[in-house]
Amino acid sequence: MPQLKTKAPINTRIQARNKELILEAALEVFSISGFRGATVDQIAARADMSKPNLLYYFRRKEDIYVALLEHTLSGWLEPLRALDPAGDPLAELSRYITAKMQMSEANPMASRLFANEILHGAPMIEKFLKGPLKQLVAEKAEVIRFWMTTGKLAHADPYHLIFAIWAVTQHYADFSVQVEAVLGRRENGGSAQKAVLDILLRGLRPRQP
Amino acid sequence: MPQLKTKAPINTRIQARNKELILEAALEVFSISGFRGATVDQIAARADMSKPNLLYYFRRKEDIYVALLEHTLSGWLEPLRALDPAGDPLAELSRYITAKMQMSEANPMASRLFANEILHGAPMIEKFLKGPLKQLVAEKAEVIRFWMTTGKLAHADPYHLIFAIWAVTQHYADFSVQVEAVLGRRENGGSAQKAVLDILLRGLRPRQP
DNA sequence: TCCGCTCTTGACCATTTGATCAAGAATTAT
DNA sequence: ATAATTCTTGATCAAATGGTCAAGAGCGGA
Repeated sequence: MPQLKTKAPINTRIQARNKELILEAALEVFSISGFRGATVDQIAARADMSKPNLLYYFRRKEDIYVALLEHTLSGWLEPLRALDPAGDPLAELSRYITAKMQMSEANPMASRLFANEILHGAPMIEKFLKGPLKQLVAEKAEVIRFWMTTGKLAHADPYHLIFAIWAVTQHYADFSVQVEAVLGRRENGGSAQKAVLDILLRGLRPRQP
Repeated sequence: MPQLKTKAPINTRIQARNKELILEAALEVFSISGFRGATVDQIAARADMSKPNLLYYFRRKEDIYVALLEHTLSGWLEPLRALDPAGDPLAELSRYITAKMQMSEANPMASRLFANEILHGAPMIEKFLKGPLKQLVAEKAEVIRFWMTTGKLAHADPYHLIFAIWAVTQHYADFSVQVEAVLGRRENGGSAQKAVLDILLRGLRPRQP
């Protein structure tokens, strides 16, 4: 009688390493070409691996894509999650915006991956958008609204404020080609960060402090 | 001796009509699926036309895409072009932002088409970005800077202000799936417009009027 | 060491898809 | 009317691509 092993495959060292290599390669390829535009061969090539070998770890192209999204999603919301109701409102928002700008600069590929997914109707992360994301935003919008009603922040729609922060910060990653074309390829990163903080926050200082 | 006709094909009524039908169908398909994701068959089907017939008007898939981009690009910049140095700064910016918000709502497909193209490195419109777009933005940034130096507008980096306006307004078209998921599918359009105007412009009121 | 399990890959397959072609239908000009 | 031109499409092709398979190489525990 054959021994019954745990059928869920334990992650070998090799598995861990190769899955990581694949996800790394996949991020590069998917963020450049999108899901449809990317090919399994491209990802395999970037991961220094034969196509069948890659498909040994992820049986379908879609599996790589989904794993990659999940692998990246959690970290993406961390800055918003860190918004502290007990902190100073302007300082908290400033920290949030700065963190998002730094993420855009440090990891533009992840930003483009999400942008692509959402632009195409978010077929893979619909659940995430309508669940955890919606809930987190509701929670943080309430925090912002609280700051406003207690006079520590000027009034504005909290939801649309969050959208504006997302839009502006991610713009520098998602549309970097356009930004660089218009600016003429200069831009040290820091100046954008300063300008964005200024534009988004100046109007939020409370009237009678 | 065969008669030498003008080899450049004169646009027949049928040609004009069919090219228009194709571009209309192509906008729907490309804006949903991107260049790589879209198929000629899909476009042909939407245009009620056989694939070879479609390829009689545009010989390659890429030709449809480029024609569509050119067909849509010109109108896209009109609101920015209309920014009037002689007008009231806040009113002008308000009109610009409102116009962009309305374009996002009225024609989200065009917005997504561009977003996709730029996200993927803008291979087809690089020239446009580095030429006409860069020039127009430089011109209008100068107008905004003038308003600021003459005290009619608070100081901020004009380029990044324009980027912020683009980012926020187009966000509602490009990421509508996310916006709707987070808001829970309500949203009448007008409230977003008001909120965006408020968030972007409040900080720009001059200090000592 | 040896046996079983994991890992790797060249060859291959089926489908999708951009593009072509030849032949016929419709339209236009004379 | 009729000849020339434009328009339309079924059939077909070649390349790209997601995915499979069988067979062998490598590794780890007894």
